[in-house]
Amino acid sequence: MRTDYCGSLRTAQIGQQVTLCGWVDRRRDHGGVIFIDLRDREGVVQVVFDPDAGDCFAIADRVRPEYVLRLTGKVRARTEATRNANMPTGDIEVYGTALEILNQAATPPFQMDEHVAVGEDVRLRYRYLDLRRPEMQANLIMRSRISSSVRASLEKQGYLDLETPMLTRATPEGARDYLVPSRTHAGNFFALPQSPQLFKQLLMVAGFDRYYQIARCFRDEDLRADRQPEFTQIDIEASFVDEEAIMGTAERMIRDIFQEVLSVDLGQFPRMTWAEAMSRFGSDKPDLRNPLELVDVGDLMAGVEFKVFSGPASDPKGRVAALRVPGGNELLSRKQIDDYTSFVAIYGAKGLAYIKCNDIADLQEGLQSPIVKFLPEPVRQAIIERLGAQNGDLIFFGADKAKVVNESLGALRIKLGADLNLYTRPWAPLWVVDFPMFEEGSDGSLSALHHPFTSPSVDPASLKRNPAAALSRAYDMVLNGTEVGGGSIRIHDATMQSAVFEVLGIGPDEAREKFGFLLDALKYGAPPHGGLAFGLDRLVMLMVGATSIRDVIAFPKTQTAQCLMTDAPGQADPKALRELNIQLKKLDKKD
RNA sequence: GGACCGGUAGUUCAGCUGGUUAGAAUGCCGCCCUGUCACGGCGGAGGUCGCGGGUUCGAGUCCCGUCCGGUCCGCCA
Repeated sequence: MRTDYCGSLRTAQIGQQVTLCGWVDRRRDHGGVIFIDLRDREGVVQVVFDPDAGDCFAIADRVRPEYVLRLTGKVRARTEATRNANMPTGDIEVYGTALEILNQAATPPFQMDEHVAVGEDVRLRYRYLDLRRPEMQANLIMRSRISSSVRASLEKQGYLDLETPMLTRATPEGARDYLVPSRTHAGNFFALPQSPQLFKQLLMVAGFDRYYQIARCFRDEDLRADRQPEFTQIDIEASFVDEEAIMGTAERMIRDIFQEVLSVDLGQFPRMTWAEAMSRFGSDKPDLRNPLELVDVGDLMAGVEFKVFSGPASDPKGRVAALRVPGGNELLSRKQIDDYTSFVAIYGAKGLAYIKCNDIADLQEGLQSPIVKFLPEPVRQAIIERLGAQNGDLIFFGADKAKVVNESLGALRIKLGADLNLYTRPWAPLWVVDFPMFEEGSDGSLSALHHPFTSPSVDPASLKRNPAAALSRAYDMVLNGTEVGGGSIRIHDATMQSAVFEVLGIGPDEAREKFGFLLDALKYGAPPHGGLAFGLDRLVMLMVGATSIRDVIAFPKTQTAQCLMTDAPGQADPKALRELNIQLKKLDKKD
């Protein structure tokens, strides 16, 4: 006996005998006939039982929503008499000849059809029911196809799937670790991996020159729509390669996946330096679907009386930039501009200056703005020319520390793109390259922008001489404004590694304590190597058009990192705690 | 750690400046119709208005606290 999927009936032959298993989507009675809509992961099919069907008609009469059934029947076409002319759906139906109730079901806590939106907390509490919905089925089926496509693409290129430990050592760098107490070593803890980074480098030393893994990673940081405490990385590393090789492999893989899964040709990915991305888009992960760009006007503002502009314009760490919204005069009301002003305040902007270009030929009266009176006419003219402003355009300005201007105008650009639906194309991939090696903290200290094993693109001596100017051999893949992947060529040389640690203020003792095993391994003939990692969840999210990675993860956590279904995390058994040599003590906030 | 939005039948929501018995849709139960397909008709059951405190003659509504869900900032090498 063969069992078909509902969806496969789209290509079924009329008269074919089929056996189907699934859930009851809906049951109706009419004209002495019982209709059962049976649902499985492939779709829904309507099965008809009439009294001539004998015993199974009596069984069908007991069928209720969400019962689990196995039924056998014959595929038949619908005729004029058996279909409602107003209902275009369903060219075929199955005439049921046998029916078995495999299990009964309680009334579900929410409706699983597509007509009623259900709150996410209810969905998460009954996730196993939520996942039965066609949309969630489609998302997870897509996820599986993407994983499969990843494996096929990488294995075709000679990559080996190797596993790395989940119970490993805490690395004090980076995100907060999830810790696991050790029973056999009282007071000591394993950490769950934040990524297989160090292990994959060790695999390179070990001679597995092409490695990949679809690896679960853990970071105990606050959640977002695109951040879960456990997430999945497509982790890749290779030896004897340079940036071009790794980026080529990764780009080929992503293009393969899009072609196979979505039949989309992404084309060759453009490249942009980090400096250009920050300058034009205020972001190291620009969404190139959005045509708006930031334009520097600091040189024009340096001499003006308006201190809000002239201050940052003459500050080496400041920036004055403009964002032109074509047709913005009509598109944006005064209230919306006020809303955008509070929006940029989230990112630390103290205000949001703007100019409405009513008549650009009239520099006296044609520019409507609270700030234009502070700007001499030649400056007004220069702004209009540099931005290419037309009548009807609206120009926003940001002036502050470069970091604040980039973050606030960058975020405003994204918001305007979404609010005004400015997107010019469905997919916009790119590589961002030439990242700075270090970033400066508020206290002036340097930290690694990527991680301390990333290779700088200068020699150790020049690195130490001017670390702030050094670029790294890192690269990020950005898709529609989301960083989907990132990586670098690593340091394989002990001198360079010491130089980087020195710049970071990590002394030899501290380095040994934290990464001794890696430093040891690098001594024993580490090949030049590099790689990258993709966020699988984010990639799937983009490909299915979801707005949260929770919609592409079967059993995700809530924003407080809880599981509403299992009620995890829960209390530990006192006996288990004793075996772990752990005693709980409630701490005051001041402790 | 912080800002904002939300929490009212099983579910999705309405409930105005505080006022008498908290509504609708859907789901559920019963009866009817009987080739339906978001079927239709009639009837019924279903509520600690998240929780605690306060103001008031009176609180779903106002105030304070707290918990939960979400979006974001910080955080996420």
